[in-house]
Amino acid sequence: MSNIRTRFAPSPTGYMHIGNLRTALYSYLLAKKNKGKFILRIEDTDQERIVKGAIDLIYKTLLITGLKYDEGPNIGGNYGPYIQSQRKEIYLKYAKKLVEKGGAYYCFYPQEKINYSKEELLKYNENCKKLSKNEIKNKLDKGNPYVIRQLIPLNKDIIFNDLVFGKIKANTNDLDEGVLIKTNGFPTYNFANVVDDHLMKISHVLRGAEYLSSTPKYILIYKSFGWSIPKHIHLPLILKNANKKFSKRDRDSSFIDLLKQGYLKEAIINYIALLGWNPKNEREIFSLKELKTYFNVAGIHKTPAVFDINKLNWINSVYIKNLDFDKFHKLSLPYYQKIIKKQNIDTLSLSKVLQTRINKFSEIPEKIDFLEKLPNYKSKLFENKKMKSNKEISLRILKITLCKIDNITEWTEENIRKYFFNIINKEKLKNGQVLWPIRIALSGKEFTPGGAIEIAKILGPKETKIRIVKAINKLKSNI
RNA sequence: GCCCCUAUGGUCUAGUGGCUAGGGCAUCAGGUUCUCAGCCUGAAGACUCGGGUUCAAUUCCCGGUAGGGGUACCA
Repeated sequence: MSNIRTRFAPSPTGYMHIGNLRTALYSYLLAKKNKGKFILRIEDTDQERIVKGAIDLIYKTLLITGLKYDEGPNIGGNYGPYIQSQRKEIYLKYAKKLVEKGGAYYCFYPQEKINYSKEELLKYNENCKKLSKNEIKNKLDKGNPYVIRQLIPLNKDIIFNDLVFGKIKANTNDLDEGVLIKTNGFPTYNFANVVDDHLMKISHVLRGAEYLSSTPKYILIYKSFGWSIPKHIHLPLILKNANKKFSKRDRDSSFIDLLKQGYLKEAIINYIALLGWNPKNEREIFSLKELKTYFNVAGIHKTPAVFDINKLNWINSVYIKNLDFDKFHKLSLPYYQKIIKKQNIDTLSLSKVLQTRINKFSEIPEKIDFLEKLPNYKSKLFENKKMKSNKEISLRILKITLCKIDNITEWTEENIRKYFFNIINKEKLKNGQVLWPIRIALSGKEFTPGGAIEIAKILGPKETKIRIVKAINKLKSNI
């Protein structure tokens, strides 16, 4: 297929949540897979709902994720996105054309908002339709406020084929004659999306399934204009809770927030790609580049998906493990700041220990808090049946360890290992009987990332000695 | 209320008119390791219900139920 053109058309009304992002991703992938064009269109026709900063969030998200749009109006030599509020006149022009073609009608209201009941409104609208051309012209000339409403024929079946949901049938009797142009001259989504998709030669419309039931109305508009109808691809919704009880709030996991929580953008993209699409094989890890070749519409399904943080964690951990060590270290560094201020630790060794142990970067501080400050642990921690460790052995081992620790001339992992294993061999003890008490002495915690050797290396000789001394005192006084 | 859509383990999903219904995450157990993580092995866990059609339905049809969406001068 050639000449594929897709668009991502968000409203700048708040956060860019993962449902939005996924629509952008799929639209991008479909275009790029076919060497087509991907377009960004900001749908800001409801000026009241615009949220400050929301547009920037959209740009930022697309920039970070690498979903680059291909064309748009010329802005100082560069192209920008299409922005509907800047195209206001275009929609009005086409709406008037639609009136001429019999697909819409003027309706004049005494004021902007009216409190009619639904029945009264319908009656009122029927009267609008009866207005003669002259009456309409007079009112328009007088500057009476008006809207343009869609004219919907009676009892006709509208059928279209959605590429995901299949054949969708609707009867026009169930369709409302919605407002196309508001009193303030702005179009509604219901009109602007049709005009723009046509003008921008969009071949495939990808959008959330919440538009499925209003699509027949759009089909009617295309037909009234005599325009060709793009292919429709409606995407299942993403829910965000386990027990399926759905609430609006559960829908807004924002991309930027996930980044802040320490998820990698590649992992987020990979995860949401899988949330509603599958490659028909058992592969789960895809880069954006790989998605471009493997993505296809046939793999999109229709059932809503629950956002599963566990799976994201897992995918993120896979990406973290696959990171070049240097990259991982660089990304981890900010999370060490608090500790670096108080302890002179070996951060490279720390990163080495952490890379296989975190799902996301924000887990780092709690995992390494013991480095900053030795917790106030109980000597009971030295007792461990499985390790065959008890307070007595621990005290003896720690004394021995402290005794000749200054013989380690160069504080390398290898030298520390040699030193500790020397003790193990000399004392004819199990590894754990020596290494367990040392690790406890150095960390004060039952579980730590890395073992005694790694932690000693990270802490450095001075702090290692201090902590062993503390442990010895603790054991002596049995607290 | 009316209209539309959907229904495979907790979750993401594959799949089929006849198979022990496959995989990932999560959970649990065992192994490895100085703890944890990792890695390896294993376990538990699903076709929404009722009626058809059929020799045979998780799969096809109808209905119920449940969930979701729409029903705005929001998108």
